[in-house]
Amino acid sequence: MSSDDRRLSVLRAIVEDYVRTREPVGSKALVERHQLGVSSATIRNDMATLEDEGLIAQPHTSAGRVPTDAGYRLFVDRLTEVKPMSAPERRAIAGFLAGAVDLDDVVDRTVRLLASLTHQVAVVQYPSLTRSTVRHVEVVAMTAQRVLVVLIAGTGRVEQRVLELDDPVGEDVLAEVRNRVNAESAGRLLTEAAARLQSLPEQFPPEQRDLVRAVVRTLDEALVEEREERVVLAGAANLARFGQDFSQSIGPVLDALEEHVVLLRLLGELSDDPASVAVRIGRENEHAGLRSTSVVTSGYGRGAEVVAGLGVLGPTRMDYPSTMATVRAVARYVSRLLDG
Amino acid sequence: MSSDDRRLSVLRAIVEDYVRTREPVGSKALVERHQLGVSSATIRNDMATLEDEGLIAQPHTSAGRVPTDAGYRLFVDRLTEVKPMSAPERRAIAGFLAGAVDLDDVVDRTVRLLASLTHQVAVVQYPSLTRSTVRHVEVVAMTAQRVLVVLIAGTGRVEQRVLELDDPVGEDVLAEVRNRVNAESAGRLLTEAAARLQSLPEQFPPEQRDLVRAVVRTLDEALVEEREERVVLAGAANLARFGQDFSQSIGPVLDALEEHVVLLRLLGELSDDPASVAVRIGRENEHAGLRSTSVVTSGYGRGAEVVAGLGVLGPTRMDYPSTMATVRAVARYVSRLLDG
DNA sequence: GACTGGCACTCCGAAGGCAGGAGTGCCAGG
DNA sequence: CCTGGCACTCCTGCCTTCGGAGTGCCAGTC
Repeated sequence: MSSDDRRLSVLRAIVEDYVRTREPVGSKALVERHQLGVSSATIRNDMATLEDEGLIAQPHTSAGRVPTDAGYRLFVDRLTEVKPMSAPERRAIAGFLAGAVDLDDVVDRTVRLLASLTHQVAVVQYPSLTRSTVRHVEVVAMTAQRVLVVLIAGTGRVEQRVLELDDPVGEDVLAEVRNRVNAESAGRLLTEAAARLQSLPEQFPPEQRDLVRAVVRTLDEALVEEREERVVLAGAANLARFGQDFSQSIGPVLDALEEHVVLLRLLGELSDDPASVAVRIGRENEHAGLRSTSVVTSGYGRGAEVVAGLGVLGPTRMDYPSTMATVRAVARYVSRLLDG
Repeated sequence: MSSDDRRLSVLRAIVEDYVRTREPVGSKALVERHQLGVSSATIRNDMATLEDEGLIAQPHTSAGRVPTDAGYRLFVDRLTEVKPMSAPERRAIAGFLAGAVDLDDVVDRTVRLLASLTHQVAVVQYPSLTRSTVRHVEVVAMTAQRVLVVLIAGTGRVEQRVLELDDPVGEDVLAEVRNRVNAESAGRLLTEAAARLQSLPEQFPPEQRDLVRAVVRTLDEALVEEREERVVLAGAANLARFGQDFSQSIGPVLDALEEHVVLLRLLGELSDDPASVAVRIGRENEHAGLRSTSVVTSGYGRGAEVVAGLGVLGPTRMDYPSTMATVRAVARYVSRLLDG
């Protein structure tokens, strides 16, 4: 083992011990708990180097060392492989999710599951409309001047709008509109469908164009403009448990959690590979309120296509390997569920 | 002023000072800040009596006094009248709510408004389905064996379910079902509609009864069984600000907030008078996690009919008069909005 | 009988001092 | 390059002290 390698082992040991004990870890305790094969004096030298490299820091002179954000980053990138979950764990996840009856229930169960498995704050995004397909569009008259437009997405999510018309409209016209809209959009990506629908009004006789335009505009709204990406979260109380870990109060964190836009951005910046797990550590988060938290996220979806994200949020001092394993496993099972 | 009256004034002064300063208040400080017209020794005697009556308590010997739950209760019941809001305040509320574009937006804006006006945790319940009416039911085929059932409530809220059938069904049959279902339910209270629908299947030829039963069962689910009363909340970060006020950690409170069932029960126990504001103080709350919080709620609805509740939750040490005024004012404006 | 001034007493909380321990950096030697 | 040893720093916990705020009670006054 070269001395470089040993230094990395020391970093790993510091991270592991600090995560477990929440206390700055010193050279002596380190050699006692890990088989490093060298004396504490040597470790001290290594620690000095690690500190020069900005990977660890001491809260004050003559205290033990604590990993910095950069230290955690290196740990996550190079010192840990995602450990597979045990068979009983997998079965528990699969079993719990399998009981879900509809999309809302899937999301709800997923977020609770994540929170209870990781003991942290869990965030799950509803399958995004923009990246999924149109399964069906329904256009029905409720009264002569009031039309219900329903969009059913490939993910099972349903959006509906009520449309008030200036003039009454007949059922036959409506049926024609319904058929043409479906012909143009069913099975296509939402964005694609929206584009194709733009030219639809021209294909109708002038006196019907107002109606068609209104329907298209409503669908557009539902699809594109107000894409209304919903997120749900659970386990906020876990923040209180880990309260001391945050450099300041948990107030800013709670604030950030309430800003769903912030959460969506966190979940939005995902790679297209559903199997990969992304980690953002401390200052790496743009949002000021989250600069003492880490966020572990993964995409999920149908097959290889990512339609939404999920993840957990906790103190930078978190058990990254097992958190990452859990997030990955849950994302995988949810994807499987959506495929079925 | 009788000595009884003075004792109540003393209680009022203690509550007011304690709410403002967050510190136990002593006899000397009391005579300095309020015009009680007697000496501190007299106040001490009054305080001893109030303590015997269980209205105030001292954290330890030789400390000032703090109101008990019973003390707050008496204060709320007898020592405070709801102060009217100033004209600019009213205008701010009305203006902010008036910008809402749909029901979701109304609820969203309301909860944020409540949180920011009171600096506490705000809770708003979606207009409850059970107490409102059916505006329209839509039954449409998506494919031959997949039917979409949509329920539109009088409040504008929409619930939908997708129904998988064993056998294909024709559009004509579906139209008949749709008409009959609407004839039985449109304009009626949800519970009433649910009751009337029970006998519907028998009115159809035997080969169609399975379909009708399935539709009715689905509607039933949407209406009664899974009445899915939604609540939203905002301002959880305010808990952190007032962290020291809670006897223990804020963890249990956050836990309770996540249990929407608990929140719904809080909002559910309202009088039928939309103008009244209910206050539950400390131990008066059933839920263990909320025993050091107070909850101020009011119903809102269309006209005199209460369809849902809203309110705020904070430490027992809260400014009851202004919180109650705010809750009442917001409830009133939301009701007005729903009426329009 | 109600109120008041005075007084002794209690108790918390801040401030200071002290000892112990954990940890570090550095140095000289293997 | 590693190691043992040593001096030094600084936090932490503990104890003590001290002041202040507040109380309860009592005797005196209106």
